[in-house]
Amino acid sequence: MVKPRVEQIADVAWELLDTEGEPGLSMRRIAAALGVSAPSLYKHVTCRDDIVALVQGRTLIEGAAVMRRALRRRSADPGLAAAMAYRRWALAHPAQYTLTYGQPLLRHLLPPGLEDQAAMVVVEHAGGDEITARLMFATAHGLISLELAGRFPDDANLDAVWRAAFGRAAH
Amino acid sequence: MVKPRVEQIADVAWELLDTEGEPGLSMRRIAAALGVSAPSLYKHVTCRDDIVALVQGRTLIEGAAVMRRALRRRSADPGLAAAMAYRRWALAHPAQYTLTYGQPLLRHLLPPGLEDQAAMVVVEHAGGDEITARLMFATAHGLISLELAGRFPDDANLDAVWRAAFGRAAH
DNA sequence: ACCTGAACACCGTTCAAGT
DNA sequence: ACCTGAACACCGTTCAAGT
Repeated sequence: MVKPRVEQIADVAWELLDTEGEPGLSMRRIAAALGVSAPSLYKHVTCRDDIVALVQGRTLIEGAAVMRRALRRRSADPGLAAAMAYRRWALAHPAQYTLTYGQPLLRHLLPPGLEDQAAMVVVEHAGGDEITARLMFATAHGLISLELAGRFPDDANLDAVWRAAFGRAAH
Repeated sequence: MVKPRVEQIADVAWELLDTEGEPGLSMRRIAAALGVSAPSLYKHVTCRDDIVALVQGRTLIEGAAVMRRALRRRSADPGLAAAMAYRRWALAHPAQYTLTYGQPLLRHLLPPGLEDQAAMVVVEHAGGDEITARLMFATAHGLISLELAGRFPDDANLDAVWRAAFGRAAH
């Protein structure tokens, strides 16, 4: 009833990103956290990118789930609520977010269909309009990545920016 | 009449990013391109971050200049023209763009006022409305970084998305 | 003032060898 | 089937030594 090693590796990788940030995702550190030597990881994973892809997959799935849950809560302004929930979740996992959106997706290492499935939430909420969906996705991503990079002044009213972008009144 | 070494370093760094991408920005490669050993760079620069900051500074200034030039051309839709010119320029220098916007700005190593001066173009074009300026900036950044990361399907009509975001009709 | 080679602590990855 | 230590080619950076 023990988890397969690949899943243990993914778990440890996710935790190391939470605690140590991006440098935590090294073969040697993951191995050390598992009480094993670095080369032995290669029995369960063909290279470091496999591990990056595992993290990217989890990030895509969790992010979509966060939005879906927020939409289901049916608040006064569900779109804004979903955007805000997604923002809060991304800020809580900066290293994972950056690893997933700040560099190319390792598509060939991802379970097929996973990317489309994660994108579905946004497209559905945009009523099937792909242009609107892509614009909403890009706007949220831009705001999050700039906030993560500390790119806005400390006194910037980012809530107001998010409301302007995603609030009911914005359309 | 030779350039100071720091400027030579910045020039070489910029070129290496154009030709080799992000891995090109290594102390050893910059040194080799200058025909010198890596340790000797430390006579002109205190650490690698100094070089990153030099590139970030150039990126901020050039990006702002690109927008300003496009706005001055006074086309039918100057806002859209400026956004498109900025997009085209960013896609032509992906490594520099990522180095400047994909990670924290090294503010303490940047000439004071440079960041604000570069941001001014957008704020001016937004008529001084900071919320709108930040939203436009984030939207453009989000679209560019997702496009650079190959995140949109090949058949995505990105021009239409940019028009929806920045076209005259969008307001 | 400017440069050098050797060295240190890190990477990802390979490989022969052990159980 | 799974793990090991040693090694290789890379990093950024330090330092004693040379001109």
